[in-house]
Amino acid sequence: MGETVRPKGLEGLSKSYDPAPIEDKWYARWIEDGIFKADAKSGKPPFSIVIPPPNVTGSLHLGHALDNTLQDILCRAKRMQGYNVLWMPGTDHAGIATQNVVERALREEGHSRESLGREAFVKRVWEWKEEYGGRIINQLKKLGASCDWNRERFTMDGGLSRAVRKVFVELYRKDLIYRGKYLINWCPRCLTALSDLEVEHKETEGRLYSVKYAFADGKGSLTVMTTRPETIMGDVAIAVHPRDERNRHLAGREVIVPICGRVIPVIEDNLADPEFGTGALKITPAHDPNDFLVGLRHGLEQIQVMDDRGRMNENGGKYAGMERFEARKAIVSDLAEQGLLAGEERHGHSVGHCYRCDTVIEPYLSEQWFVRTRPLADEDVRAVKEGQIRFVPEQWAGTYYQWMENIRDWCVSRQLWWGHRIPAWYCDDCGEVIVSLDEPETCACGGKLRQDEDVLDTWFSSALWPFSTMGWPDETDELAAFYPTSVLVTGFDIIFFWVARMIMMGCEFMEKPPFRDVYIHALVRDEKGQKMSKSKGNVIDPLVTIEKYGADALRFTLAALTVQGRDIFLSESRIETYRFFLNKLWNASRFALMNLECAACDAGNCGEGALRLHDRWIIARMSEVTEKMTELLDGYYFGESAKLMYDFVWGELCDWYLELSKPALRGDEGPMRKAASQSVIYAVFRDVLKLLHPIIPFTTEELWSAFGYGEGIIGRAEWPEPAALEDASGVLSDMDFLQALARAMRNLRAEAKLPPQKQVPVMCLRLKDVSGDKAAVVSENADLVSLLTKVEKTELLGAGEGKPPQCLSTVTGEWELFFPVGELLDVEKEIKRLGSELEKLEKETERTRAKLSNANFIDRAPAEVVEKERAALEAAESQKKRIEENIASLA
RNA sequence: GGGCGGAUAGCUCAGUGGGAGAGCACCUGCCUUACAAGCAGGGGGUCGUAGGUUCGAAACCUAUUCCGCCCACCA
Repeated sequence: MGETVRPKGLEGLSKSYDPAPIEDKWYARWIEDGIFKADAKSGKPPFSIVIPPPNVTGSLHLGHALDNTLQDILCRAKRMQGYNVLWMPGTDHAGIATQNVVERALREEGHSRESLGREAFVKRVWEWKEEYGGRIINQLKKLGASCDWNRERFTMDGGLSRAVRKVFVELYRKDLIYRGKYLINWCPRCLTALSDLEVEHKETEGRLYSVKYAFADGKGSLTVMTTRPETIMGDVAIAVHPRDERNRHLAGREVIVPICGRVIPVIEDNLADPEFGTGALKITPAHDPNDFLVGLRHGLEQIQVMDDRGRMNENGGKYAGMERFEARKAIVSDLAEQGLLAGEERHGHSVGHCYRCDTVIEPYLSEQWFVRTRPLADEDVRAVKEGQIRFVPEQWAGTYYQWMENIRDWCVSRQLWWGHRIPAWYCDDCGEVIVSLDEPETCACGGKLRQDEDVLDTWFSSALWPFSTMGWPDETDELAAFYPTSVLVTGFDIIFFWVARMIMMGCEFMEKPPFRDVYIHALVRDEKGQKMSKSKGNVIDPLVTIEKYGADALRFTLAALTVQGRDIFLSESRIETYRFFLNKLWNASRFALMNLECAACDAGNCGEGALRLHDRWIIARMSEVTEKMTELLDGYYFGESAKLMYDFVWGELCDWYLELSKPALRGDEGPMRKAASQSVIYAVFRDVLKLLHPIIPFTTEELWSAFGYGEGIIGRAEWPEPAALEDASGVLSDMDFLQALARAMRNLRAEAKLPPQKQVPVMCLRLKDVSGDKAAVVSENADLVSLLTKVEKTELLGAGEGKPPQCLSTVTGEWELFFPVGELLDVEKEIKRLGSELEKLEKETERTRAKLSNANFIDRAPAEVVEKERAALEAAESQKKRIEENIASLA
């Protein structure tokens, strides 16, 4: 305090809140000011976040909007709190997604990726990226994201690509990456391998066919059940369980595979469930993950019957060339014709689909690269359990453990052209495999080398994001200053894809987990709780929303609806509701500015003595709110923090304080009081704007500038500190009393059906403790009570002084209020009203009495609770008595 | 099959041991010169069900029903 300021005033502030003209202006200003820039050499404490890089093909959806709003709130708050903040932005090259987008464009031009050739295709994708890849970045800016854009990264940047190769090579050297021919998930449309996570399992109605396999010795047949008869020509054995009394004796015999006529053995294996069907299971190692393992256990042949496009291959006999589901139909019909189909029933089961194109996944035998995850996983789980990483809300740690403890090797090679090419070279002459950071020229044997055609899973490079973006493997200032990052903010849907793998790579290569906290937020759904999707037509486009309501309205809504552990159900009407709040803040500010305009708000003009109860009260509340707000943001309680500010600004600052300060601002209380009110308003709005700035940066910046606070832009202002106030609790309780009194008076007026503006000459108040402080509160603030209630005079009744006749009345434990209404009094109605209050009290005292007569309660409950109950009972009893008296006096 | 979350006012949700709250919606009255995107007042809930712990349970424990989600090698 003590400074002199001249608010810029109302100029340019529209009569109601209109975000459009504000947002672009201020965003440009922030960039110009360089406020988002992190400084790796700063002496301030660091706070860092790496953005979950959106797909370069992406367009901002509500999930991004939520994720980035929350990150922005944290970053902006921390900046004001004096931290050196790095919010690292960037995009992900999104292998399959991006390749698909460009291939689609090519197809429209009558080309294909094959017709272009690899090099030209990749060039084409880069061109696409240059042209359209910045779209989502611009959309993030619209939202107000305060990333350090000078540092924008892309997972296929040179530096990041070098990090990818380095990690691959080192993992290979540590034998944590290997290559082998396994049964992997294959998308016959994308023509690539997928990791287990990239397969979406959907419950599908299929058919379960019973097929007869004749014994080779001609003596009878064996019935086997299958959902995939098209793989029958890949059968290499029939398995029965070794302890299956029904079938055990069959082991060692041979059966003839229908259609193709091959003879295969009946073997014993635990996989066969004696309870399922006939207990006999066909083994097709090249087309089923379980059968694959059985095949390995028993040294069985692997017969592939399909090609990479899901068509029957040369092993498919007469079905060769046929698409897999066509082949299924044809084979079933042929089996039926040959009398080998013993049955067919509906069968619900789970079928894997490609997470990118929704094609049914085919288990496919092929040569791929894998990361050996087990050795990495154990260490990571320990790190989390030791508390090096904290999941918020905690329950997600359980989800993480569950997956990590059952983790399987990660297939990282993809048969795509867009991505980080695997740094492995093969010598066709000697068979040597060279894995190296840089391209080797020739093989040691002198033979020519050929690089692996495949690229790495996109998630392989994003797993390195927290340190690759900071210049690793070089030892940079950024890494020293900002790694490990402070918090990762993301949705639960990518805990396995991304979070777990970042932890893996961070622990392995940086020897420290990549973040201290992981804040997992909810999914944004529509108002009915359904996932938003284009096909359902229930998508809310954040960009349209921003256009219509402003980024701040969207941000405030998302923050307000973010409660830990619950999904967000969003609808347009909710955004409207919160926009009303912005309008309220806007108008309250206009009101404040009207009254500050051209006034010197020199706090020196008003000594402590010029402050009245409501001034002290709002200062005390502001201080409490400041403390609470800081605490809530630190704990990631976004919804609670938004609500706190909403309630304070609307329910306390506007509804009470501004109303109460009107007379002083008009000058009715003299120049000292006017100056005092101005300086309080000025100070309170300063803190309110600061506290709200992380959530609604644009609006607060605009208002900050209008108020003319002297600290430059608000983003550079210092986070407020709670102020110590003498006798804050006395102030709060006095104000509580005043508010309760005002509400009671308004209630009685409403009861008497008086128009709100009609002046009432008098109400009488009888305090229980006549000589107490509250009497002084009433007399000192008589003008305010009158302002709030339009009751000209509040007459204090002395001890033993009788109330006037023909009154409406309200009785509390501490006081009685009488409203003399004369002839207007509807005696019967009033008696009825008081009677029902009496009834309510009766019930309450009943309960309290019962409690107090319970010896156990007296013995075991804490003394202060017992005391509280006693006091409550006493108060209620006297309240009852007084209501009874009032009723009696009416009758 | 394993795991997680939810069930509180018409709707959306707060509320982690001391007799249930908010916003929206609804009803009544007000254009009170910051704001009708507003102001004031009001009605509305045996906190999913059943047990248990406790002096005391919406909250803690057990079981159960329903809804949602995740994981898993369901022929």
